[in-house]
Amino acid sequence: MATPRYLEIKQQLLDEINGKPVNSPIASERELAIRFDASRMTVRNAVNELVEEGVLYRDKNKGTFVADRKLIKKNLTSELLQEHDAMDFSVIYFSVKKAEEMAPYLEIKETDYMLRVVRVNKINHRPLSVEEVYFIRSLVSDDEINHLKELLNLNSYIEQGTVTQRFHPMIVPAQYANQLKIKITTPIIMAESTIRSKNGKPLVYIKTFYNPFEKTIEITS
Amino acid sequence: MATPRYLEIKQQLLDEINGKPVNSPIASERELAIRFDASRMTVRNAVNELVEEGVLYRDKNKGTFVADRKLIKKNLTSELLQEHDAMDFSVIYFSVKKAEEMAPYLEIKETDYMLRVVRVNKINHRPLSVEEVYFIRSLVSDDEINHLKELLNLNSYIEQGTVTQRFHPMIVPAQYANQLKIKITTPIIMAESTIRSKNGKPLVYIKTFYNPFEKTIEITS
DNA sequence: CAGTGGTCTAGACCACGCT
DNA sequence: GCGTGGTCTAGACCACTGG
Repeated sequence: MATPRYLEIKQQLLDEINGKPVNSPIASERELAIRFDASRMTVRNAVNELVEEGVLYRDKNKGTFVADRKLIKKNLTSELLQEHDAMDFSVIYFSVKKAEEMAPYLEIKETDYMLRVVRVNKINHRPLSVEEVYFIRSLVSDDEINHLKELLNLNSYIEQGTVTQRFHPMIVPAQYANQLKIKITTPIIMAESTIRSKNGKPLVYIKTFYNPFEKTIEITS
Repeated sequence: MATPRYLEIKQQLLDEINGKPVNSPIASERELAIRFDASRMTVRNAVNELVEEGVLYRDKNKGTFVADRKLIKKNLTSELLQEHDAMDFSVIYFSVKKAEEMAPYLEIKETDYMLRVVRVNKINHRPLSVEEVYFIRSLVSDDEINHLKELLNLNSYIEQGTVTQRFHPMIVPAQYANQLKIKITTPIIMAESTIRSKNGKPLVYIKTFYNPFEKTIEITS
């Protein structure tokens, strides 16, 4: 069982959906089961995931239909990821220091060490956001510190954890106005994000200062 | 089949989870199947929903565990709902008029009519937010207009639709600073929300101006 | 009436973790 | 080797829709 059958079916459906107009029906679960030579429950598992993701929707006693692209679910987690291939970042600051006032966010002692990285995220050389990323020093190997670029690709943390985000309005901090290339009186949104492992322990804490002219925060659920 | 078996099991599990410490294991799917005299797939369906909601998490080859309450998923949709029993609102403006500049948001013609309601949401008499709610006139019956309180409880729309929200930083509009009881220079977050039916048609469009001192926008996913 | 999704059963084999 | 969740089968009945 290299890749499960239902994931193959899901991918196949996804490919076919791309050529279909919005609100058009897909084949019934029984038909799909015959076509893919699988049991109905296996097909259903594939369809369930697509419904869950907002790619399809079901109408009871009627059928399953292609959803509008506008309705595909977006959780904000993706903001943290490099969703655009064109996105890039440069690290402008980096240090290992005692947690002190950040200790409560990482749920460690004030005297424990953390890794603090400040970066500017860019797309086509335009600044999207300034991000302060805080890691727990003891969870990061020396080797990882020497490969910051990969460490700051937070996917591995996000995939196996849960992300909580809080949004705060503010005037752009003076030291970041320049980085974001906006006026010092500009109102912005700052997002506080905590990535936690499944057992609830914080792994990473992030403050993101968004450039409102380059990035709109959007979620669909 | 009054209520499906798996929903009964889900509720029973939910009740039991309330008495359990975070990260403690629940019984295995096979044990639960015996206990509830149901097939494993039925039990699994119940557990799946709880995992999906973030109440439980699974560790492959190990078991299923009680998740941290912090990790229970929150989509922002709930901001629009009256999640707190103590929450209340007063309508401060209400009219039926041509859509004009709002037409694109509701995807109707500029000369079509809409229902515009402005309300202040409060909790313990403190102003949480000012909300402009726009309905498509032709989708609202005369009877519903006479029962604004119920119409503005948007649950029925949200349950059967999809919600997209965009967040914008700004200085509080002068006319709302007073309603929110904040200074006229305060940076706030304004959320634009569109509720769409499954076929993608807009049903309701909402602009929410949040009082940053009373309400923090938070999501967990 | 035929067809749909929603629910349910009673089995099965797999990969993997732990002891 | 045993127990776990992950996947899968080949059926079944239900409530509901639409022709």
